[in-house]
Amino acid sequence: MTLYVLLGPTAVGKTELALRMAEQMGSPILNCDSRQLYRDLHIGTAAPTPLQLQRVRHYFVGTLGLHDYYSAARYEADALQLIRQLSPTHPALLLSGGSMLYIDAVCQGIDDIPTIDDETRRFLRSRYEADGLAPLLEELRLMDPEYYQTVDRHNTQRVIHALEICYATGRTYTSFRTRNTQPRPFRIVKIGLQRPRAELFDRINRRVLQMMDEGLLDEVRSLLPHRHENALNTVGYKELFAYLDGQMTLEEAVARIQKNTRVYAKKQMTWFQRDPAIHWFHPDQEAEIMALIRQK
RNA sequence: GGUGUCAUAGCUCAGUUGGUAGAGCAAAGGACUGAAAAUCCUUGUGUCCCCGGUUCGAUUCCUGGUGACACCA
Repeated sequence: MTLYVLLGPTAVGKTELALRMAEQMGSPILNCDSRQLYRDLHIGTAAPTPLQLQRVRHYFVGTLGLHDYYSAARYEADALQLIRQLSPTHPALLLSGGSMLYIDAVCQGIDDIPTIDDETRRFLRSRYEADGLAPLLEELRLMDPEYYQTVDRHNTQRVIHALEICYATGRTYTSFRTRNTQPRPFRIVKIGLQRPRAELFDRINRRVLQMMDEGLLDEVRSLLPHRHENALNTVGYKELFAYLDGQMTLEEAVARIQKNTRVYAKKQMTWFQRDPAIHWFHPDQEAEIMALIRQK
């Protein structure tokens, strides 16, 4: 079995090409987009439309509620289980999406680090809110000096997470971080989509305007009661919450969504550039891509 | 046509009592292992509109020009 991974920055044109590849391969689409996983985020995540969902069977689209806990490690487990289940009847499967960490989790594996219980989580969260990061950093220095040396000490999320591990397990965070690549019982072929930056940014800017036309503001308004869920800490949603709070005009909010989407795309490209295994194509090179998946 | 104000980074502007300049936004580069569309780090030399003058030295002061805006005809 070969797992084809279609990846690339947001708005590059993955969704449409994935449909045609899947049809050609006789594969369902295993979505690999950390936000399209959520049932209630449609317009703002450019999730596949009902029509597109009819064309090809999709997995991992709209499977989560906004309150559900999820992570790259869970995605790895879910995706591997599904691949195991489908591979006897499918010589090729298609995974498509732009969530870098999720892709790597499936292709290379992610270290087996325990999930933190709510109590520990709340404990450290409240300490951070009360006293700031400095005392927590000092504790990390004592509890996991090795990680303390390498961690970005301005990055609150990382510092707190490492401490959570120390508290919850009585072991250092470092001891869980083997960073080994896991062997997979299938071949992996990564296909990256790329466009010249001006072209990509133009598509992003236009897609955001199109989302507004499609009713993104109403979608966001309907999600207001859940605004503090992590799932809604997402480009397209957080900016419109700020608008609804009166913190900026609608025009400013839209411009910010465009900008933050561009920044996100750049972040994705930076990440993907490091991976020498990716075969890069312009989305218009469909014939070449189809030839590649036929030949392998 | 006259008078006045303005002209500085891609944009909006600040500033230099004369010693060639800095904010916000935009933009660029990077990190990344259970929140990842998250979180975090780094990056500002530009004919200071143009020609002259004064001066050791002008983006800054002065004459003239050009352009924008406002008011008056």
